[in-house]
Amino acid sequence: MSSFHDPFRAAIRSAVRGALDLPADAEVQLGAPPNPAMGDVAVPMFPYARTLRNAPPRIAQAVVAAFEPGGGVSEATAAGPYVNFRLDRSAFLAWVLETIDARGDAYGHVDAPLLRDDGEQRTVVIDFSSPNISKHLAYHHIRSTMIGNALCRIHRALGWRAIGFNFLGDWGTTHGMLLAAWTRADADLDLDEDGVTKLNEMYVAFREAMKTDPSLEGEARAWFARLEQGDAEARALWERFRAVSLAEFEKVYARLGVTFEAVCGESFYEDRMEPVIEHLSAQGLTAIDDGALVVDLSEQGMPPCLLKKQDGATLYATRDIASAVHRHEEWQFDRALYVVGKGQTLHFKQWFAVVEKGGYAFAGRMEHTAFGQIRMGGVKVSSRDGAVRLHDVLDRASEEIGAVIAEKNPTMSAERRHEVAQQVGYGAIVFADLSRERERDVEFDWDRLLSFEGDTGPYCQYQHARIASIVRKAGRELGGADLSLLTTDDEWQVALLLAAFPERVEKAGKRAEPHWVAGYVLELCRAFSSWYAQGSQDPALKVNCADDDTARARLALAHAVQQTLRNALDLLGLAAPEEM
RNA sequence: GCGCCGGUAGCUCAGCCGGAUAGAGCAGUGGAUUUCUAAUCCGCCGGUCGCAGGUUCGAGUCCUGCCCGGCGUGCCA
Repeated sequence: MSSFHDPFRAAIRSAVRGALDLPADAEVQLGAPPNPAMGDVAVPMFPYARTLRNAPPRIAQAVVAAFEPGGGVSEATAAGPYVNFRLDRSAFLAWVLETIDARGDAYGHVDAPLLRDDGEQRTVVIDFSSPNISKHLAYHHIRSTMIGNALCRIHRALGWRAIGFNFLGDWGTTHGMLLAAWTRADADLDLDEDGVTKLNEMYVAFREAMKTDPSLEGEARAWFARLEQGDAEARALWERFRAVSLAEFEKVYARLGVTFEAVCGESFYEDRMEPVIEHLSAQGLTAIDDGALVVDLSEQGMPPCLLKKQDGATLYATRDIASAVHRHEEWQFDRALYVVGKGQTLHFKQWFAVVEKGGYAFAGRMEHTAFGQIRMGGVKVSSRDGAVRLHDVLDRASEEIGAVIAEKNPTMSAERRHEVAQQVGYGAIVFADLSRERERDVEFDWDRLLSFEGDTGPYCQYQHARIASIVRKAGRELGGADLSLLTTDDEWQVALLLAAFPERVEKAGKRAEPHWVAGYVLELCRAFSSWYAQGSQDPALKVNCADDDTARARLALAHAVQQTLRNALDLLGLAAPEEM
């Protein structure tokens, strides 16, 4: 069920069905002709050749012969096996611009919440970002963080209730190491200032020391055991580390406009795993193998899923299942996305399979929204070795863009410049990440991150600022324009693209691919920019041209582009500055 | 070994579950500006879509085999 009704495309579909005597629900493929001069919407006739026992070019002729203009469709021409339809431009323009104007910030969004059969709003729980405490958010965290953030926004636009879930790594022996390191070091470190850096340095030094002093490992394990047993000292320290880390994360999230509905650590599940194990064991799904508690998955062609180690300690699969149970109890999700690196694909397949075998109500609703890794010099980046801090990347991007603004727009106040530099600098970083297909690995490259020309976030934001400037300078009231004055092909291409937005959002949501929206933004910006540039050749082609009526019509179109651009950028988590 | 992901222009990538002549950006090159913000636009150059078969009216897209790269492959997450 499409969330967005396009009466023009509907008219084309019914024209084809009528001409060929097809059932009312017969599928009619719509596409774009290779060349805009051929028409606006193309329909291939191949699919009907078999049932109609006729050659596609002849079928095309038949459709054209039966076609009568109407419903906003003005013309049908046969081009070999295709029928190309042309739309009534002013009718279409009126419809697109009115729709965008009426929907405003909600253009591209569905107009009503998406409901389940029981009347409740459809809910998606999106697990993203999910860093480990006592370490900085590093550049590579941007992937999960911004893909997840965009998916939350896209789902909301599509009528879902979206729960952003930040699943913190706050448990396990590494945290025992930190406790041990802390108690060995001078314990008067001030964690209020750059505490995460200090914690991380302690951790790294401790690991280094462990190499020469094996007794330290036992010490760390002992500390973790104390933590597990609820020892007051261990607990208090751990909570302090956690709070310091969270405060630090929050600063980065605030810069990027990222929010969560739930922040929950692995520690939260300590007493929620045993019920899961009992549930699975009661159904005879578990077995002891080599001293470990496992669920056999040989039928699924996978290695067994480990629930408990030989020493009885639980594993992350156990935690993930317990957390899924919790998430379902809490929000009754219809879909659950896990925006986690593709290196964990097998892990997700395994515990999804266990959930299925265990007969949980939410089986089959989880998806591993996998993404490729960030590499430096061809090598995978991990937070253990000298990863680049996300803070630093954001700082550098906004500094560099600030210099560009100072150069290109010298009249902007320093204060305003600072603000815009943040928006555009972050835009560069985030867009560089979201414009790629999720599963691709990406090479960390300063030059590419800091380029502001071509297919970049700043390019898109610039187009938006440009339109804002045009609208400001026009000094005209919007509305009531005579849209039949929009006659150029450039204007028409822009209008066609504007109408395509809701469909792109829908696809991006379905496939959990934000880069579909990013690609759309680029397309729209290029189309607008081509149109706009005509004004450099001929003043009569400017938006704010001498003829008042034409200017009003163009202004209406430009304004619709601005609105659509802003909405699309918002879905990606990018700001749309009015000037830059 | 097995599994998953990737291989498209010199480089970085799109290609909307099989549709017409495979598209962008960067780099190179030639143009456009007393700017409705040139962070732009237009032209040119550049592709045996890893290789070989197969399915189909039609394959970058689906199937099989192979090659290259990455990741994963029971007690880390």
